[in-house]
Amino acid sequence: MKKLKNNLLKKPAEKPGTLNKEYSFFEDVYGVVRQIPKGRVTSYGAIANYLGTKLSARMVGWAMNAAHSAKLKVPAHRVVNRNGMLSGKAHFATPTLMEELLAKEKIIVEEDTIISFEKLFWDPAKELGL
DNA sequence: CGTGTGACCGGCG
DNA sequence: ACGCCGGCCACAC
Repeated sequence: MKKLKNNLLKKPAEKPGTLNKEYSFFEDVYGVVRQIPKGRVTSYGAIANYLGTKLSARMVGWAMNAAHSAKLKVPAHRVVNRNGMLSGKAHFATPTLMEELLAKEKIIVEEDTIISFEKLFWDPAKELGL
């Protein structure tokens, strides 16, 4: 249980009203997603929950939508919905890319759904500590 | 500054 | 079991 969490979680909060373009809610999401261990997966809701906005898992999805714009690569393929379905695969370069990336990590996908999703599930709030 | 929308989630008919 | 609807937050127009 490493306590390397807070390195990426500091809130922008520099100045109220001064929005930092370099930093945003997206960066928070990316920070968490990048910490997902290889071969593990998590859900939008789990990330949202970890960031404190659990009722707004949609925002996480929105962030992933812009993940391709992130400077650093974001392993968006490790993020699925709570059913373990590859809901975002359509947003990858190719329809099969997400599944292939997961396959490289020994994650088996069938019918757009991750097998043994519950076992592979990685909860940031639990693993990183809340 | 108002409105729409989204790779979600959970509840209710 | 299945489908619809509302909510929540940030961002683009």
